[in-house]
Amino acid sequence: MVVDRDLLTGTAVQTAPLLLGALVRSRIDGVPVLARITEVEAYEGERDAASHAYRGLTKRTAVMFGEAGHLYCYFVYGMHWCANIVCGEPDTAAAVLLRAAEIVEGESCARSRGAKSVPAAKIASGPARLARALGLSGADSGVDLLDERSPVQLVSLAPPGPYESGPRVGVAAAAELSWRFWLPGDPTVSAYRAGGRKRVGGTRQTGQP
DNA sequence: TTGTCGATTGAG
DNA sequence: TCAATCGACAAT
Repeated sequence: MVVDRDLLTGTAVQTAPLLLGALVRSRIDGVPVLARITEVEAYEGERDAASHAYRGLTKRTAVMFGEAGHLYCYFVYGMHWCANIVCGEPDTAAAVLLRAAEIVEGESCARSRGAKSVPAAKIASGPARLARALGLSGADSGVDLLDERSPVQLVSLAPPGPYESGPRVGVAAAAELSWRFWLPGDPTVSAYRAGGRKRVGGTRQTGQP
């Protein structure tokens, strides 16, 4: 095991910036794709109104209540998969959403999964595109990213470096929290979009951060 | 069992 | 700006 699991047992907010620059490798169709994480978001489990784990343990969120270092994949909007790395102590349900990455190796394979004519920086820019580029889906939810035999692995962490933070993207609940972290100036970092639908005090919230 | 809604994306 | 599209979960 290359990455020490103990490094992932802090809160999601503590762990999220540690994952910036980390390398994730998948071998979903036999072809390796290596990605360097450039943008993440922290979700703190039962105490975070924006977390899937906010309403407690369910069949879908069970992985998040387990051991740190496992992969949590979920299906949204009827068509997209998104990938998280579970962190924190067991039962805290903390997790870090992988929002963007740079494809370091296996670009042609990543492109073949549906990003055929976009700039290289866009292949894994956005959580659903990142999961798609790595070939991740519900079939991979729960795998141990720190096990060398897994089809998806957290290969290494990067030395701590500068990062920026701001509000989470597309999140309506707890929108004031700056729990999104990214590498400054990286071209793969996704665009900000305010969360929709929910309101505070009956007034629509404007979109600028 | 039914209805609502989403940690998004890509097209118009 | 909006449709696509379906599983999870809350409300019947």
